[in-house]
Amino acid sequence: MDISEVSKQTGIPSSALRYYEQKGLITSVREKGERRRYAPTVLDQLALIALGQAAGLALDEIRSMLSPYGPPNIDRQLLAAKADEIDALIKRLRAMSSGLRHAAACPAPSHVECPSFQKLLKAAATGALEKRWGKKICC
Amino acid sequence: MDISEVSKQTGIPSSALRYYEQKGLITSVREKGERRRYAPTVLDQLALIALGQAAGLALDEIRSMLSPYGPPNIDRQLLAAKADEIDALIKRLRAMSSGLRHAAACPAPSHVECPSFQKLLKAAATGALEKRWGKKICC
DNA sequence: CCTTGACTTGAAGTCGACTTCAACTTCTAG
DNA sequence: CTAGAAGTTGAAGTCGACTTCAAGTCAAGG
Repeated sequence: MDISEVSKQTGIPSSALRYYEQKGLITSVREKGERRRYAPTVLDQLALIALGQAAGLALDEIRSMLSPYGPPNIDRQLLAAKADEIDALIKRLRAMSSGLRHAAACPAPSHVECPSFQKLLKAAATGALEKRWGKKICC
Repeated sequence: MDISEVSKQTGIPSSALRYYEQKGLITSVREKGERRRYAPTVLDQLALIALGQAAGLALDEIRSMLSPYGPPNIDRQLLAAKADEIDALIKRLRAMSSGLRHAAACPAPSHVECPSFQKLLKAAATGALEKRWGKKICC
């Protein structure tokens, strides 16, 4: 497959594909000429990359899971750790959501007077959300 | 209060405080000389900023909620919308977490052979997570 | 043969929320 | 009075994941 084919099938722009290759996440061959050709397995790898990104992994972390050839060697510990991170994030997000929802519905003339809102404020101020909620997951 | 006082009380570095002021999120006065002095209400405003950030609002969005003086005028619609966004995110995250957890525990020799993992891959590949989960919330 | 469109490269730009820097001014304690 | 700590400014740097650009190469169709 050539780059545009892969791009079409995955929806990933060719610029991103080149970037992934440059970063060592995928590989290509140059059969004739200087144009890239991809093995069909690249699609699986790209799916794995998408998954890793969705899980909040950085590209560098994902690379370590993609062995050059053969099946990916997945770091189960890392996955479990990421799952824990995500769960923690979910917990905080649930609090945020209900807090926001209350604030949106709160009939108090000014939110400064609303106890729930005060609580929310305090939670946010207290760094209950750590440093902008973790920074590792997300972004 | 001077800038270092505010910084100490909130944990927000003075550089960030100047940045917020430059962005129009907070205000200060220069009583004598050119040094900033902050009214105590700035603490509330900073708490609100922290809250907004935790909710995934951009600083520019937060600014519109902080009226120059007096109580903040909160956009209830925006809050509700953000809560919806967060709920959607939570939904996706829950799927990710359980998927990851399964993948971490999965006894299959290679994840390529594990149906759950395949499902995860497909979900990630299908853009079920939109463009890197929304981009508005988070970051 | 020649045009056109797809591909190649390395380098530079983007986004948001800050941080860091250099150069300077000002406040405070001794 | 003076040293040094703390404050001021605008400009530039940072991070990650890309995108965009300029300039050049190449392959297929007419």
